[in-house]
Amino acid sequence: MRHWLLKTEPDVYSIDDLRREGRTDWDRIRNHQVKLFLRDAMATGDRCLIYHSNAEPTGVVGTAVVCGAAVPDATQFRRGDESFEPRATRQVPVWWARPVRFGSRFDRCVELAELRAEPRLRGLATLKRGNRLSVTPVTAAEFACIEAMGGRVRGG
DNA sequence: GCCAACGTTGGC
DNA sequence: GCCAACGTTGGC
Repeated sequence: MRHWLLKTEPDVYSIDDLRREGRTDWDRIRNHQVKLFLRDAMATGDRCLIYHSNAEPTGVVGTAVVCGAAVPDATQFRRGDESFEPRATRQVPVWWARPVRFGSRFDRCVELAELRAEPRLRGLATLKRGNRLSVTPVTAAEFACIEAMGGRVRGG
């Protein structure tokens, strides 16, 4: 099983939105490296940290679980939508999405400054200078560390 | 709102 | 294929 960190802007889609809806397609990804993570590298059952970016505060606020196979990102076919992709066809989609379900909401936000201050998270991809990927792999140890910092040793 | 970092676009 | 211009991300 792999582990991931998914960034989202809470003004657009928050951990509370995911908790309310139960599941969602993680879509509107318009970066090819992230597309490959979503489409090819993720597997059902993989656990994900949910990170709120462009927020107050920024940090990890909970978890989700990959709950199905990759699907064509439906937003690429919506003419007029900001995520519309004119190069895409139903036969040959350009962008892909992944269904995820709500996992847990942390008791508190594990803030960016805490992540940076934790020696065990020195290798965390999302902390590296210049990183802009909205989906990054994390190790099982990093996942467990952050989950414990959030006050949830186990999901749920 | 600022700006560093990086990806994408498009002229050549 | 190069690279300048432009757009986006995301912390601050």
